[in-house]
Amino acid sequence: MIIKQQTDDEARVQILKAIADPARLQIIRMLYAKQAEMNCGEIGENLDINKSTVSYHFKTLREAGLTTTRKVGQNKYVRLNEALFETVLPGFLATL
Amino acid sequence: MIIKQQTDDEARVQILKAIADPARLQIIRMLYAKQAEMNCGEIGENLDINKSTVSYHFKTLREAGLTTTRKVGQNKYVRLNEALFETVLPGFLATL
DNA sequence: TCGATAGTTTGACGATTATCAAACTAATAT
DNA sequence: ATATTAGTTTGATAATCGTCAAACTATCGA
Repeated sequence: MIIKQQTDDEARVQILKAIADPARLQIIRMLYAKQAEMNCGEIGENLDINKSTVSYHFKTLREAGLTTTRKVGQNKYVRLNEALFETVLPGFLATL
Repeated sequence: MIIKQQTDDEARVQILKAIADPARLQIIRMLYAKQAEMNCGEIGENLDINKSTVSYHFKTLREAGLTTTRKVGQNKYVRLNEALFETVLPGFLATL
């Protein structure tokens, strides 16, 4: 029981850490506002940061389970995992 | 407008960072489960960490606005600011 | 007044984080 | 084939974070 809670918290903390960053919050906001998948470059342009930094943020979000990725040719499309948001942070997306 | 959003995000990130830590998540859970204020020592005991570390976590939560504090003699009682939780992370407390 | 108690602050330390440039991989287009 | 494009990985670096012990502050009780 305690073990399970610990485990849950590990995942929860990973998710919260992934969200607790200005750049990633922007990315999430963008994806949510558009209600569609966007490719990496498209998002990177709007943030005006190095593409390797964008890639790093994407990895952080993906590893926390907050996004999923679909590869088409040399592009990669990122989509929000709204279900996970609703489970861990119900209503949060709507406040952005 | 953009400025305001930036400002809001600063506060939001501070709040999310404050929550994104296992020890502080435990503290929050404890306070929420008890539905009452607890003093620092009482919380510290259950976490089994150094009292200066507990103090540090309290400061982090307080500075994010997530708790309020009331001093009575040499004790200090901590209470959750549930209203702020509801605003920034609606429903989150109930998932703990 | 003096010792005990509750909590804070400071200084140190190792660990993690955000960022960038450069090198790399994989797919595309000419 | 070769050059271009999209994204990742790999150092490197500076900044932030979590933890502890020790010194400190403030209050209480004897």
